[in-house]
Amino acid sequence: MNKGDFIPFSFWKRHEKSGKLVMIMISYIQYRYGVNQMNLNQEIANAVFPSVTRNLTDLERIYPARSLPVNAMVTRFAPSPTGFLHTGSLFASLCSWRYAKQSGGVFFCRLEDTDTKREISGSGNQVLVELAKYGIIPDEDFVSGGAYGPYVQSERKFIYDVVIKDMLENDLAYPCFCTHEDLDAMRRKQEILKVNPGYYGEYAVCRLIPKEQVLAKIKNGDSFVIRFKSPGNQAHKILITDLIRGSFEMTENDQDIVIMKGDGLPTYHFAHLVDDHFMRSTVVTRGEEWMASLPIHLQLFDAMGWDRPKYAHLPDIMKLDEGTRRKLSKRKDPEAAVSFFLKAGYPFEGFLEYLMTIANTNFEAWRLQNPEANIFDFRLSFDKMTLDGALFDLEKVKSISKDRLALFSTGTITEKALEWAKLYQPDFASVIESDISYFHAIMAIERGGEKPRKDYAKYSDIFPIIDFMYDQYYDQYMKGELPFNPNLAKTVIINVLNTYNAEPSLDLGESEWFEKLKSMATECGFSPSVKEYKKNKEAFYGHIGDFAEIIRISVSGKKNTPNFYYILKILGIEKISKRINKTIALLKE
RNA sequence: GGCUGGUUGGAGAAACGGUUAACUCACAAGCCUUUCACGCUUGCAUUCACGGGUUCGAAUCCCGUACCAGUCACCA
Repeated sequence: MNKGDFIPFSFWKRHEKSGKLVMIMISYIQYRYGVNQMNLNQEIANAVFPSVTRNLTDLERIYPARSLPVNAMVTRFAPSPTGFLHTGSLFASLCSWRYAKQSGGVFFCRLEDTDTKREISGSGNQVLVELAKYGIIPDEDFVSGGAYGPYVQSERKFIYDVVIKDMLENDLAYPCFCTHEDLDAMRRKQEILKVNPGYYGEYAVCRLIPKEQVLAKIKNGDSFVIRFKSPGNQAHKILITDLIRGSFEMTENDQDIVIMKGDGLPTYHFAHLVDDHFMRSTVVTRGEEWMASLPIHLQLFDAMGWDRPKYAHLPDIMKLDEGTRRKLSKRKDPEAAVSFFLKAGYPFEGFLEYLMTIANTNFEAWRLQNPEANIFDFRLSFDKMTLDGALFDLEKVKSISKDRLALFSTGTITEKALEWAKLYQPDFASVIESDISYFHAIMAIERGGEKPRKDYAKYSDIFPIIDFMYDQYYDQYMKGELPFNPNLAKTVIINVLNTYNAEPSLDLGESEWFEKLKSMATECGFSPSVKEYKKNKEAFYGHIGDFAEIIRISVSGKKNTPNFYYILKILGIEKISKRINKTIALLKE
């Protein structure tokens, strides 16, 4: 007999009915020898995790509940490092981030890198960089850290181990020694018998191995995984509540799912349980492909006696492919990668705006009412979210982007276009930087006011439209065939050019200038009015439009330009004259 | 195959049992216009996947069918 025999021994145990942790006080003797099975569970747990000393209570202390306002949501984005940011992931993180922020809560980002086979190194950071470009900056993440870290799953093993050890001790989990071959054989057998496939009930063979044998196998070094001992029954239905989809019934989970893989890392299901509990997520936003495993997740939370988080299963972004809809695929669809939009220069504001129209069906109506309001003044709601995956519509992205770009001030678009060009089109960037006020003047053309120009849907659209404003690019156009109307004699064209060159009249206001242009047209045998010309085509070489076209081609090398008057004003008389003379020389060759 | 979710025009969608099914994008025609872009006007679902039922009345409620999507791993 020793002293310890009489000292009360206390420990935490889950209450069988309520699932809550309760403190049990028993004598050491009782604890050590009284309950034989418990003793064996303890020994198995110790054999599996000989170096784990912390317990659940320690973890609860290390990761305490967050002190936040009552309705504040804690949401998260949990990408796997298997490539660059997916358009669907941007959508998901936009939603999660907004839900957290608009409720005064926390949005964090955790890297789910437990599948070491599929990992692409470096892609995790890339995701954060691209999110940041859209203004989505997590409060806590795997680069900046936070109080609930580590934010990389492979670094959280010490946490998972504590929980699994606890589960082994409490007979909530057990080691499974089945090999892949065993499992394949079992599946084939189940297929023949036409029963549900999987590891459950009578098929959960390792569940029935006597504990003494289990212990022996572990000590022997046999390889194993840890499975959750599901208390579920296929015959039971459970009620599921999803913030977006509402309530519906599902079959209770009866599968003894793997929670720890052979490599010692957790599976998704288990990592979700542990991470979202100890990181204190309140709302789990994730793709709808997870809906089917919800019974597993709820069961896991219940088994641990932990509060269930709320769930919001977001719709996927779809694509029409040969008549059927399917998820945007990174391999097949360039628009599935966010980098595609970055490279093409779609304004962030426009793209986010498009994503918002998918996120909440009433967003477009709100935008119509509040055309210039900040996009984040709009409050996202769960019940205005579409249930079916929306087909991705690039045309709509363009249209929305045009609207947003048209509303930018000249200073803003100048700055953003330069920022984009520096990254993706250095030639363009150096052109802008060669004379920033010149570029600024070009961007100012018909900007602001009631009906701003909508020439550009993306930054990459700008340069092809205005490149002729720069001599080196203008010269390129002059090397090719000029698109003059072939029905006009060269002498007529030269006459038009000489006439205008003699009197560019740019000191006049726009309408006076245009009147002047009309009188020059008349002088050269062109009708000043299109209607007039249509009545009597034989009397003229063409109309005022044809007249202006000749000068436009000469000065720009192309048939279309933004407002011609402003183009001419920005170019200046000297440059215009030079260009016209050059055209005449070319025509005379 | 089992289970779960979904189905309104080319796309996103509104509609909460009550006359001719909003709105945005796309498309088409016309107007405006020195070009382009913008803008304006008009057109674009005789019908809400299909079949049946309830009702004075159905896209809306009920039943059945079809189709689409997700899921059923030591992947997330």
